[in-house]
Amino acid sequence: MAPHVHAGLERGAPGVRRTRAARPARRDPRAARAPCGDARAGDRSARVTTPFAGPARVRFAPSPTGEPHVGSIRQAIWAWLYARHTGGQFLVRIEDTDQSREVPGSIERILESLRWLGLDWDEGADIGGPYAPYVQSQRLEGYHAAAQRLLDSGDAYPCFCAPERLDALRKQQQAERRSPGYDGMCRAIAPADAAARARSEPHVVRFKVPREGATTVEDLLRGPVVVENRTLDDFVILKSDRFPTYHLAHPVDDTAMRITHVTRGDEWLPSAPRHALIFDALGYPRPIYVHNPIILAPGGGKLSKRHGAKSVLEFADDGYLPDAIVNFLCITGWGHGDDTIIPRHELIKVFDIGAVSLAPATFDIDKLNWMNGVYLRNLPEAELAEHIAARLEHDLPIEVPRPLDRALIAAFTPLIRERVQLLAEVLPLVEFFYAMDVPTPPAEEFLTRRWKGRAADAAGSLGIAIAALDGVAWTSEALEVALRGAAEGAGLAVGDLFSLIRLAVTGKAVTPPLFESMAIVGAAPCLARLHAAEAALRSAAVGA
RNA sequence: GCCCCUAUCGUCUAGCGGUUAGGACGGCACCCUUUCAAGGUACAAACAGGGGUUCAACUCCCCUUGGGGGCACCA
Repeated sequence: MAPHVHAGLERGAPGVRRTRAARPARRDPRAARAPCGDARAGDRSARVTTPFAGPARVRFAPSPTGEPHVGSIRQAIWAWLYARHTGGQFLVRIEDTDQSREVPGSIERILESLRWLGLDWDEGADIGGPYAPYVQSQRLEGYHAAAQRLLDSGDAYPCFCAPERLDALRKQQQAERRSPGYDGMCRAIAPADAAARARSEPHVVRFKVPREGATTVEDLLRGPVVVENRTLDDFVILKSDRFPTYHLAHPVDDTAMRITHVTRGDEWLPSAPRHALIFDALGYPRPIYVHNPIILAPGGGKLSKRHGAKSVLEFADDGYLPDAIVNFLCITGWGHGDDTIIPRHELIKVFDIGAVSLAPATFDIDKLNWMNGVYLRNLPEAELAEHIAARLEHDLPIEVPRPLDRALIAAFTPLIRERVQLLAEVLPLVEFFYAMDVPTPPAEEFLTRRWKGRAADAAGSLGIAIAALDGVAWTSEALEVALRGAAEGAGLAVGDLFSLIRLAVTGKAVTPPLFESMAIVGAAPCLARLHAAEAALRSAAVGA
């Protein structure tokens, strides 16, 4: 039972547009003892590492029904990585055979998501390629020809059953606790009669599934998956609007496009035998199937808009980095030894589509956030500053003049680089640098911990700090020396004094390092704010 | 109801018949420290249950249970 898994590879792909130099086709020694097609059920040792079998042609084939979310994007990431790993091609095909579900604009959004992630494709809906078009609604003739061949060979038949009858049938089957499925009524119509009626009557075309026997599909990850044919019904391959269903479009297109590995969600596993049957009936070599599990929501269950199933573009808006998303999504559902942070170029080297986990993984937003922080911190400072600038251009109030002062951003970037996980967290950390006027917070905010109920002492301490600042060069080093000295001289814990100053100068209790911040803000505003705070605390002391 | 897939710390995973079951996130404690972070160190935390196979099972097989998915003129 060895489907012609390598046939697609042997055919090669003439004239394929390449966006990068072809990788040398290293011979992987493991390939010799572990050919992909021969894995046995339960014998994982035979496919510990996917053998290097030559350049793979893989595709990302989304339906234009909205923006891609993390689940489908991980699919794209894995496919892309595998294509790059083998020096093969990654293609993007749009599966728009259901006109009613189409959401305008989603194709562009899908491509935009891939571009943002840095997943480049060699052939696709927008750029064409040797097997164009890459949009299924533009490939109808191919499906019609295939359907006709199946009709001619007796592997398919026209079905004239009305939707109402099918609904009633389904209801009855459910009521009788039988498996729902087409009962094969139109199978009995003589081919000549059927063909005649088909010329004038609305109909669908159904595949004639053998009633006996079983169909085995070889899955790269699990080995053979066997399904009894009697559990399959005569499924529709061509709808009454003459559009194909996925069951027909997939074998036709993946054969036409020389796809070597079909990677898809494991919700397709139960119907994989249908596809295998079509490949066989059409005389097409079967591709290598890789069914991988979906990503679950934190509480269990399917990922939804409420639970982490944000679209990729939303992650972009929230200030995540493409590299972090790629790394994170790649390692959810797959692991590489003790490694966690694996940069893209490294992923291309080590990612193994055949070693993916078979149990569904849960989306761990905390880990993603942490990882994004790691990537942010690892960015060269100038690059980080660019990201921050772009973010701030958008986030800062309109009163702040644009374009933003790059020198200022360059000055505070090192102060916040270890304090943000998401770009969205930048604004609250730096907005006081942009405020014309930082109002003194209410006295209670100063009078916490050591200062509780001691407004007069707090005011006095601020007075000491102000005095210590007199004539000091306004650099972070000089400020620190002066203020530490002041604290020591007054017998104060540095933290106690600095917290008052921090709140007075920035209006916040949590800020980037104090002296560097003061140096950036400048002497005049700092002193003004310190005086204002001192005065406020004094009047609070009198009032109390 | 029927069918398919699946099962190691809370989460993502490593493990390929003999291990003190490893790492990461998160948690907790401590260190560093002007706040918050970042960083460092330590700790707690898992083989779902039951049968086999074997000298030996987390690893192989079966069953149960749990989880996921499918049974459309949707993909």
